[in-house]
Amino acid sequence: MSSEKEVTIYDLARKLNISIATVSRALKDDPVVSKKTKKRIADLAQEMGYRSNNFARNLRTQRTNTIGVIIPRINSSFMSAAIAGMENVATSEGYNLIISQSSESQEKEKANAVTLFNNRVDGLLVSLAYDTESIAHFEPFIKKKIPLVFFDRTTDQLDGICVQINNVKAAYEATTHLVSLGRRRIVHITATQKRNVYIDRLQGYKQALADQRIPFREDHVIVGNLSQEAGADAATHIRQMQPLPDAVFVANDNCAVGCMIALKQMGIRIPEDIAFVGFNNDPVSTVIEPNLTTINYPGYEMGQVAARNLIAHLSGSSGTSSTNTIILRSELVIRESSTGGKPTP
Amino acid sequence: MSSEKEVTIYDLARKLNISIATVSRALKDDPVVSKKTKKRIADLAQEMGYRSNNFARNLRTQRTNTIGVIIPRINSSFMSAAIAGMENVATSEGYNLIISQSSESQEKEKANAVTLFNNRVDGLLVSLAYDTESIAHFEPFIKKKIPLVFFDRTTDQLDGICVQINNVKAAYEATTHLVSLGRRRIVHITATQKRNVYIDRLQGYKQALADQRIPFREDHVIVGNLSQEAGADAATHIRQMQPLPDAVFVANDNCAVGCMIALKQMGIRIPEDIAFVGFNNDPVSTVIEPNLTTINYPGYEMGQVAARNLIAHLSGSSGTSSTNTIILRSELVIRESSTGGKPTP
DNA sequence: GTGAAAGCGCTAACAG
DNA sequence: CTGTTAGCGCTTTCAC
Repeated sequence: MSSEKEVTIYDLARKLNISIATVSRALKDDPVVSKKTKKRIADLAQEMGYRSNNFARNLRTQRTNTIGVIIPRINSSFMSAAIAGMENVATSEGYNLIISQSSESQEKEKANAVTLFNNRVDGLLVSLAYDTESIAHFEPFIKKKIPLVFFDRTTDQLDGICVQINNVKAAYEATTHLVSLGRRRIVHITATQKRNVYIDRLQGYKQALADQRIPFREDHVIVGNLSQEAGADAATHIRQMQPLPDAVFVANDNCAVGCMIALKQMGIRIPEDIAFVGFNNDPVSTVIEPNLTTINYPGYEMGQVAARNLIAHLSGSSGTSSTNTIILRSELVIRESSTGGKPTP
Repeated sequence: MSSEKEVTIYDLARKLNISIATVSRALKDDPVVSKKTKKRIADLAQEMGYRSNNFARNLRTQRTNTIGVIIPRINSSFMSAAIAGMENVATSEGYNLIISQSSESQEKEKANAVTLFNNRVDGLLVSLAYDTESIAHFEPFIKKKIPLVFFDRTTDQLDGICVQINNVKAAYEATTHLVSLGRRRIVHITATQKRNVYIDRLQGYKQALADQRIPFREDHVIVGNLSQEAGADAATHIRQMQPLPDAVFVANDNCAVGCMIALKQMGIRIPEDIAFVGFNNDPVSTVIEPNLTTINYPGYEMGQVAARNLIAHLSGSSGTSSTNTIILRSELVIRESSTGGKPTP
């Protein structure tokens, strides 16, 4: 069995009676090596099953060709798409991805950051956890000039690229849509105001109300963790409001679904009594009845853009350093949860 | 800014006037080094911001402390849970995970295998793609004695550990459940018979029918890719069957949901006209109306078990080499899609 | 065009 | 308990 020992450039060099330097150069397609020699080396490498040793190379070059990814959870269709997008560009550029989940916890996010730092990733792609407040755990990367790209759940507390949508505008459209259907008592369910996305969505909601001359009411904002259970809890809360709200704008689809299910069980009709708009265009939005009106935005593309920008910084000559933000488009997808019926006065 | 140069064990040794060997040992908590020296070294390392260089270590030890993961898709709650389980044990054992998606394609799976092989992962955790037939792309790992653990979608064509549930039994229970409710014309929707899980589920279905003296009908088996769309297609197919089937057992929840939605649109009542049982206990099963009866099995635990076994092989003294299979329990979760009404004769 | 040689930072004999 | 030393496989000057 010849497959026991790894073959190295020394083996190739010996067999061909040339120096390892030439082999090394040939393998990197260095133009200084003659075409003929290159061919001979490539052929032999192929034949002997040579594979380059990344550690040795990394040790020399001080780079890993690895990109770290920290995301809250992997089991959303949005994140899955985003990761597929990252993988797509990373692979084609010769980078590997190390993916880790923060499970929406700042502590886990911190631990992941340390691990990735120690693994010397060349760059980092991050979508922040719900409860992350301090972003001090990213300081070491900044100090070492390891580029950081935030996507979706971003921050402006740090020097780094951000890839996101215009959440203010999206929320503004969602809310305006509800108003245009005659709704006036619109509840907003969101998460704690630590993440840009929730801050912005609330702002868009407020602004839409203001523009429609509907007074903003603090008690129409319900804050939770946006889980399906949180949606159910919110339903109980909504049920007790006097008068009953006639619409709900939720900052994510899952929570919207939890809330809709609970309300339906209480005998409240959707959208006749209460219209719904969610956020994310998760597949579940077309399973719930009535189908959920929501905001769609491109996960795959966001992943691609984030990765592409990171890699550009990696290979690029230092490049643009100051914070710049890339905005992708989003759109309102109208379904029956908002338009399926006329409101009861 | 002192953060430019990496500090190495040489720096520590020099400052402390001891040898690098001692530093190296102390850093690994080798019992042979005195407590006092260890403390001094640890303190200085901390102070100087020392971090170990994995490449150098890997280059020496020929190990990466990295485990490769190849899965069909990351965006199912089952996979997300499984990965969380793997991360849990991997992290606590000092291993990193490199996760890659095959997107249910053999080609992508192959490419991923090559990449991970070249990255010299210490071991591999795999759940096979739908259409993978040849598993030749795992040969290099076998040859190099890199341990392989298959989970959920496993294979017996290769020497490796398998972690899975008893799919025959689970399908048997699902089918028997439908029969016990008075159903006789039970359709089974599944994927191509390349993966153990689908082969086994079909077998369990057949066996249950046989035990209940219900003749098996080839035309009651619908093969597709188990996507939501495939479910909708199957619905059209089912609609045309004479007489109309009175139950459907689907090999996954997503497809079941697609089928249910389509049938409902055709005016078929669930479960009165057709009862449904799915597989996986995906969150969507409690969103669809009526809620879907399904098979639940522990993703998180499966991930843990798979990772734990892989790591045992890694650290263990060669260990058990022959194929062994670990079976986790699963259970039928009964909901309204099967029991919600009496069948119309 | 090609070769010689010096490390990259760490581990693991082996020798005290 | 601690130190010396020889590499792990590769890249990269600097020569020729």
